[in-house]
Amino acid sequence: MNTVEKRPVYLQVRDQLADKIQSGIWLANEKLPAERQLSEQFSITRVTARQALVQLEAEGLIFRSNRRGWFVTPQRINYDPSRDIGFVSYVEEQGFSARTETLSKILIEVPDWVAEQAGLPKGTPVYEIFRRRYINERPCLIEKIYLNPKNCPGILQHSLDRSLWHLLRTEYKLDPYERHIEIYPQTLEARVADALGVNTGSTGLYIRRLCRDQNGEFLELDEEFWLHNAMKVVVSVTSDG
Amino acid sequence: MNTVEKRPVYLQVRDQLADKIQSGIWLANEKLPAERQLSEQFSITRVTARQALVQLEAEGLIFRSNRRGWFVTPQRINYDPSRDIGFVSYVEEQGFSARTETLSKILIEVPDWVAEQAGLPKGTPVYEIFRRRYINERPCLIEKIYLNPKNCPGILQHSLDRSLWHLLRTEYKLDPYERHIEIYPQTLEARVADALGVNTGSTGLYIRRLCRDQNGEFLELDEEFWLHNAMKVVVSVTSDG
DNA sequence: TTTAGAATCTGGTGTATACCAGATCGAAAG
DNA sequence: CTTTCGATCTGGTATACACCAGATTCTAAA
Repeated sequence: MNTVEKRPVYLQVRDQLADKIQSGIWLANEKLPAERQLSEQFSITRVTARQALVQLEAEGLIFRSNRRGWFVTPQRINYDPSRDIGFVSYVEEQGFSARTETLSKILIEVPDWVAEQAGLPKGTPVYEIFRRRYINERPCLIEKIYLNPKNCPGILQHSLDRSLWHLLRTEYKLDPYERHIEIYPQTLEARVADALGVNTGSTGLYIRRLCRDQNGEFLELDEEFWLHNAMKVVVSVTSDG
Repeated sequence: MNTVEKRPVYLQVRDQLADKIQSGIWLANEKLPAERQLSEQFSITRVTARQALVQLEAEGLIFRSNRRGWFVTPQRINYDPSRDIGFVSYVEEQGFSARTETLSKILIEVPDWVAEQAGLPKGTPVYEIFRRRYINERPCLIEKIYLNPKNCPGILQHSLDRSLWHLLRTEYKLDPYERHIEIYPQTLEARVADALGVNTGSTGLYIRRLCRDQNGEFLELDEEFWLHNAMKVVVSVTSDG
């Protein structure tokens, strides 16, 4: 590589790779050349090539699939956590395909931290649901859902691979009134990372949503662990006095 | 280091360092031992020590200050982008000190992408304001603000080191009705990273807020570039029909 | 006492090399 | 045609070393 430039070599490599992506020479989901090939092409070490790749990963331009290689990240989808109507249709409106897979659904005693958030007595039974959601067949988020059985008894009997809130509205006449949302970047813990097929410790976006009805009663607590490059949070807030 | 464990060495080191932080042995803003010291203590290479440090950085537990060392990240503050009343007082309520610094304020022709977002004709004049905000004297975010001069003529004459919206409300009788908010993780570009004293390409959280009045007229467009570990977005949304 | 400059400490970048383990793919066996 | 298993490709982890440049600190000169 050119060593006359002051810009570090790994960033020069980054630039050239980024260019191939942004100019459309490499398309979404396309596989990049192997690290060893890149290091040869650019006359650098594999270590340096990796530095460039990790940089591009942090920027969200590429992602890795465990020991399979590096791939071009597809476009971010928009996501509005304040709306709970049809994730699938919402995504499809944006020209992508979407799919939900239920990983587990059980009745448990409420975890302490959930009890505290929801204002439930310790040890209350709650439904716990794990789901994985795909966009264009790429697993993009893991969802943990806690529901108050008092409001939706027997909901675990239903298929939960479709819109949960559609079910809650039509079958149980539930309607969220207030939503408390928290969002922050955080690395993905081992189990979540595994379930998404990425490396433990890779960065993600954490979203928590707490829904209550008009009486302030707890309806749902939802935790989402997103790939950091898969989406963009979009919220509209009107007035508020 | 122990090589009997299957867990990679750099993660074992990570665990031990994380433990010192979480158990409170190392306090917020405290400096960690130098990389060369750590590598000696743990009998590993400096490269491996760095792997552990970078991991902890990604998790938000530590941060680096350019060539000065690694430090323990202080607690995240809560931040509600849907409210525009007193960032400083909002932060102080949480027990931290806060400060705003105006980096520049000028009148320019509206950038094309801003015009598109705001629904302004190309070439319209707008105010552009750059600010840097500190929490406990640590620079945590850079803010770019675009204002419609039609609504707040001469605002650049005022000091902008205090609440902008307090000024807009009291002096110009402006009141935001609708806010369109976008949030996503992204690496910090060079200028922003420099202004925050971190490395170019380190991860950040991007927040864009577009405010309109009741007539749907453009009031303000605000872009914020946050350190990814400095805060937690907290929004409450009530009803929405 | 103050200040300019050198020595030193710290992270930033880069080379060269090695071995491991999961993923993949093709060839041989059923 | 399907299955099995080994060869091979790919990234993951780790060592050892070297030099650079900004930040800090110490020292000696003004």
